[in-house]
Amino acid sequence: MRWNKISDAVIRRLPLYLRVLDELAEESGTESISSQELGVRAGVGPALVRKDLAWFGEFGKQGVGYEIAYLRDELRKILNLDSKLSVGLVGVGSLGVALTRYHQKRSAEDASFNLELTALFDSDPAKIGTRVEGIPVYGLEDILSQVKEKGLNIVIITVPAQEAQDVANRFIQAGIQGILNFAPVKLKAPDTVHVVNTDVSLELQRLAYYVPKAKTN
Amino acid sequence: MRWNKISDAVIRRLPLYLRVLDELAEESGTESISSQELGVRAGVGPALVRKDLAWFGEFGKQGVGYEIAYLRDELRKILNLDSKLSVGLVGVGSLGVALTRYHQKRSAEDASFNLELTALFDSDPAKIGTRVEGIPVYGLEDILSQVKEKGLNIVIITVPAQEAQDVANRFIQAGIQGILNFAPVKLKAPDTVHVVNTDVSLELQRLAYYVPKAKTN
DNA sequence: TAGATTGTTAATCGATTAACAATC
DNA sequence: TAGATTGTTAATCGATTAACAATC
Repeated sequence: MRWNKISDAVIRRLPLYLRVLDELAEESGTESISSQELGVRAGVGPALVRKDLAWFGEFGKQGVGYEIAYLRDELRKILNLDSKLSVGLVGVGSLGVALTRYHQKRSAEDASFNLELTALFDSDPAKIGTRVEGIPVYGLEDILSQVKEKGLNIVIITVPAQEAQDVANRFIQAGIQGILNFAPVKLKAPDTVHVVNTDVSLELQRLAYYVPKAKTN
Repeated sequence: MRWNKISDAVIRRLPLYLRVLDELAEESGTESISSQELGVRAGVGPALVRKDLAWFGEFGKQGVGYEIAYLRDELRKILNLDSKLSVGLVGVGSLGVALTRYHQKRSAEDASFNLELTALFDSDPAKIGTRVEGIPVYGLEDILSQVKEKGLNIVIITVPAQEAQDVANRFIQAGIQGILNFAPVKLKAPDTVHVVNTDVSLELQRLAYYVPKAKTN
């Protein structure tokens, strides 16, 4: 599967469509869905739904819409979610543990989640060698060997800001392909490694703009 | 302060600029910074930096740049971060606790953080009445009274997906102005309430697109 | 067949970048 | 003054929406 350069704006809507289709598959009855209805559920215009999907092929039928089960499978393939991906996590603090739990719960509930958390990492000797939710915790010196051994594709970074670039570098050198970064820093990475940032402080500060306090005159 | 309709694309860069200025204020020496340098540090083009700031006033000096301390203060005012905002959190599970810890640590380290976590909420009777990181946990029936009493402006939602809309409705009815939603659902809210979504699953699935597994032929 | 809805092209809208006169 | 850099306008780029022929 090689589609040359599809905009990130398109890619970030695909998981949204996939979620809607998963929900629809649960609900009995309907076999197919129109771009109109899919758009409403995903919060996107119908024309945009059709255009987004059209980048990857012709999945619909005129006069009918998209077959739910079929489109869902196709979207899974497009997103590389049709077979297991191996995910690591570094920084077994409270956020790291919370994400680990969340992830394990999700995996248990949804057999086709296909993002498998296989290794945790931390620099704290007290944590190394223990398990969290059944997943072993390794030291940072094992990053290289574990990335190879577990075939890690993606790493979730939940270490403090000042350590984030350093651990990122180790994973990049070990050949990781994707980073989900929760540390409040702009990570430097080569173009071959895709970085997605999630920054709670930034989101809260943005929200603050829209929340003018009532002036107490 | 009333600026009619400034794009969200602009607003989401302001906290980024603010962070860079905070870092620069720590580093001794430099008093001012050019749009060029600020742009590099924030990962944004210099023209865009100038244009973003120009929406709110004239903060720079030709030939010199922007005075760091002054621009930082102005950005704080623009983002409503110049005085304390009261934040609540509902869903005291592992993610809720992790965010609470993170928040308290941030508040302790940075006196001008100004986003104060003042109330937690959960439906579990075993949790109600306890404290997490010093912050009291209330039942959902106390949402209305606590929003009033604590003057809550923003609520962070970390409850399971199927409960998210219900608790959101309660806070909306109580008069909350902003919601930071971690539940994997599209919340319905009136235009008067600003909703920001953070969805780890969605981010991971997006990342999966960019991480094609090596084909084992 | 008649009605509905796709895939796609053209039009619109919005956001970023380039350029430069003003000016510190 | 000469050099640097702002604030702002015009040009470009990219993303969304509207429209409609094709067709199920």
